[in-house]
Amino acid sequence: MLDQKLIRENPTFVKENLSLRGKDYNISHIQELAVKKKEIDIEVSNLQYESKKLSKLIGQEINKSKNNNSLQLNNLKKKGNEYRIKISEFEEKQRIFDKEINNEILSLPNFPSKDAPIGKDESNNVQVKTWGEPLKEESLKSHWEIGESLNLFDFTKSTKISKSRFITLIGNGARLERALINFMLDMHIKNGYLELMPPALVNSESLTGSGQLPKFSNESFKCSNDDLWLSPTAEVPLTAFHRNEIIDKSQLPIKYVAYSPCFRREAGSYGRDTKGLIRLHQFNKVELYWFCDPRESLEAHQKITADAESILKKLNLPYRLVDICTGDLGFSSSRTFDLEVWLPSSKCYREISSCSNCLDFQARRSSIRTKIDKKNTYLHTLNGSGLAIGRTMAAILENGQQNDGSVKIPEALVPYFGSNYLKLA
RNA sequence: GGAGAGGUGGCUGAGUGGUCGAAAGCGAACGAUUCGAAAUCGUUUAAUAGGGAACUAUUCGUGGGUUCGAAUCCCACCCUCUCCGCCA
Repeated sequence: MLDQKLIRENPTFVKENLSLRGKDYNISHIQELAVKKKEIDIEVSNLQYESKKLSKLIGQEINKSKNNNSLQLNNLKKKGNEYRIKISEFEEKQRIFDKEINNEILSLPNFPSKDAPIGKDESNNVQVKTWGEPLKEESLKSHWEIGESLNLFDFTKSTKISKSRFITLIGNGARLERALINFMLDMHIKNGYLELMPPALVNSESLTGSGQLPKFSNESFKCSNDDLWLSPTAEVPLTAFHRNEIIDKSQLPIKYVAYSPCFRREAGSYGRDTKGLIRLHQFNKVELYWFCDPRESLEAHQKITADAESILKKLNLPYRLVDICTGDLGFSSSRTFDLEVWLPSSKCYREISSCSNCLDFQARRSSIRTKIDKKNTYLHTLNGSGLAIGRTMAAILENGQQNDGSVKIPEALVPYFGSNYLKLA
């Protein structure tokens, strides 16, 4: 959430910063509302002051005269009543304005960082570096072909259970998924992260706090009888874990790692990635999350990205690091580094982790602060996948495929998986 | 799901219509004392908005209502705890 005062007092600044995202944002409407609202606030405050003064006077008079029904008193009460009516009229207006302004401000995305490359869309993202040698042989099989031939998962049967874009992992497939989750968690814990296993269902307030609501209600599954949603990413419960808190500076940075299932409606992606493990309604993810001192979030962003990268390196998967351009940034993010893993069958890099610095955007929505020089200050939050499990599995299958149809398991994963090769059982 | 209890400041906890934003205690900060510390004494110590200060308003789970005046009364909702039932 952007600062309301900033919108009110410096709309040009806000508009310019937002327009870096390549879209026009209509700030003037919100700005007008905010200014009007402030006027109303002042008016209400003045009326309340008068009315409060009068009430006190009445109290004193009653104490003094012991007669609470004199003509003078009744006149005072009548005046008080007038105040009340007037105030309630203004308060009604206040409520309407508040609701509208809040809704609009909550729908504005974060400012892009000045360091982010300027651009309109994906095509303007900047490749920062690559790691490893991408396999470029022809006739390499896709992960879904490999997976089905090794009987690791079944898509058609899963359609029966739920619908398309759901998967059931079978035997070694399930085992590999588990191995990856444990491997990643252990790595990150060793790196100083505290593991959290949060609820998979989250309420509206939590989704608003991290930025999914009110604008993207379409992208999450909602439970019909409760104010609960299936969490689209552990980022949501992790942010909400500290909502409405003032965290002591000595505790920062707080670094969490959480495994969670993630649920996404993927509305509007019909026909895209219909095959394989790339785009599912439900997938597993190990998420990294930092709460940090606002003065340290730039470094933290480098670190969290490096922590996510370390997994890819350990698994020996070729990848590249991409600096996301202003037009392609997620709603809450000011700067994002994507890690993209090489998928030989499609001969391209695919996103496997997204590491974002949200600055105080989520902290303001969620009211998470720390004291700096005795002043309460919104802290900064960062998140990064470390990594998406399904996509990692896809990458392992494709990059580790052997001529005999088996798949070589990355060395670091062998203790977790229990075998060097993935073969037909 | 049934029955009951309860939600007050960083924490514990008092407060049932009038200087109550709220006693007391704990914790914390600062000062005195000390070579230093503990103990002791003193002072300070909620948040948000109004550009700092002064000052003002709001906030005692949330939203309404009654009243000149609500932490306190009324209504609705949410949450927590205990007991019973059911359940992995």
